Amino acid sequence: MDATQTPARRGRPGYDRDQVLTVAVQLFNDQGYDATSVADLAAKLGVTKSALYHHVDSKESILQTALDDALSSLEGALDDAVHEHDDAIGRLRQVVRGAVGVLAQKLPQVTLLLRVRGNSEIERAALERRRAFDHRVTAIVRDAQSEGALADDIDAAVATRLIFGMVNSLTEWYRPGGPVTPDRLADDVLRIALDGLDRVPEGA
Amino acid sequence: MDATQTPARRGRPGYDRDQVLTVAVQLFNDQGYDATSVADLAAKLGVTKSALYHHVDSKESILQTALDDALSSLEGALDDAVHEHDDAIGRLRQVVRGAVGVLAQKLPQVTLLLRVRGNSEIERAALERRRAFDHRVTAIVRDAQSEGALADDIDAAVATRLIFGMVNSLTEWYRPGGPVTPDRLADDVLRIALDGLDRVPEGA
DNA sequence: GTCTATATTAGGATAGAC
DNA sequence: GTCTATCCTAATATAGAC
Repeated sequence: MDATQTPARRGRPGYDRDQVLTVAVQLFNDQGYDATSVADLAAKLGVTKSALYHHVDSKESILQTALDDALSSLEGALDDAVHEHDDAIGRLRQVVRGAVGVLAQKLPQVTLLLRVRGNSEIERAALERRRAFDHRVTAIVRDAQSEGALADDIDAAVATRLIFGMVNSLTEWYRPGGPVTPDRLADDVLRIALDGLDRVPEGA
Repeated sequence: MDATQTPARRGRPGYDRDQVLTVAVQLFNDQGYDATSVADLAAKLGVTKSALYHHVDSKESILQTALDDALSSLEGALDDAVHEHDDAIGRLRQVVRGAVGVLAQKLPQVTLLLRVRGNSEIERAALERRRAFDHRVTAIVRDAQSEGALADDIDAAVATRLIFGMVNSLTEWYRPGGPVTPDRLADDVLRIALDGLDRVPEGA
């Protein structure tokens, strides 16, 4: 699962499947999936197209693998949040933390997932899983409103989408190894979503 | 600028440039710019590829036009906000309202803009203008923190990105004519960003 | 404003040798 | 695990008639 760190290239490259997948997903994110040709990927790896097809069945199978990875991780984080907390507000906090964590840990795969538009059966299936995830989170937000823990003058679906709008936008600029840690980011998202930025909370 | 409403197709379609651009940008958003071929666009319009090239110079010139439209509108909204308010917090509120308004009014063009990855000179120029916009807004957020109107325990750049993460995520689900109005959306974004969702503000 | 026909290049993918 | 050579399709774009 960690391929970039072990190139071990002497003379001929000599890649394994994971290395190919890692570079492919990076390239898909840099240029867009559709704008990236198999020739581009081969060039980036320094091998021919034929060599690539020794490792993967098709361009789409690379996409499939990455999307499954991202979705399974996000679904797992949601499951964990539900199991670890009995109150909806606790579950919401935890699912935001979990999603930010997954996003940080599997940034390339999640980035790819968030850009899928439904151009193939594989993409449509991924969108369907995303929708199911969103619905489960929306239900948690609605529960938190019923509990009295969250303001209910904003529609639960709208609130959920705006909160995850913040979370998902992290793929646009968060880079691992940068100055901001994932934990701090999750704190900031929850801080804005729950407390807001107006003044300092302990001020006055 | 409003083409979809006047098809007036009798026998042969008979399109003008604006109609072609409108349909093109819609299709680019549905399928992705790179995944959309000129043949797809021609099929959608019910004409041949050659007929299309009578209206536009190239596929990229369509993109160029749409991106310019979106960027000019956003920059205009920012200029307006700065001119209409002297305090940074007022400017921030207004630029969020303005950006949501532009997003709602020019949803296709803004959606296209937000998906650009820098695959060509045109795309890179658009990204550069976006960055300049972001920097100007970040400066406003920083000023609002200095004014004491905004909490300063979150980095201004991070706060700006998260707020605009919410705003920009509207392209993923907001559709004109739906149940939620743009004004209400801007209120919700500002409400979350400034006051937060924790409890009801006037509660207890 | 649209058509048929076509030039040209790039795309995904395979066969079979090393 | 990689190579050369190749197939076939689809891509952007143009020429010139109606």
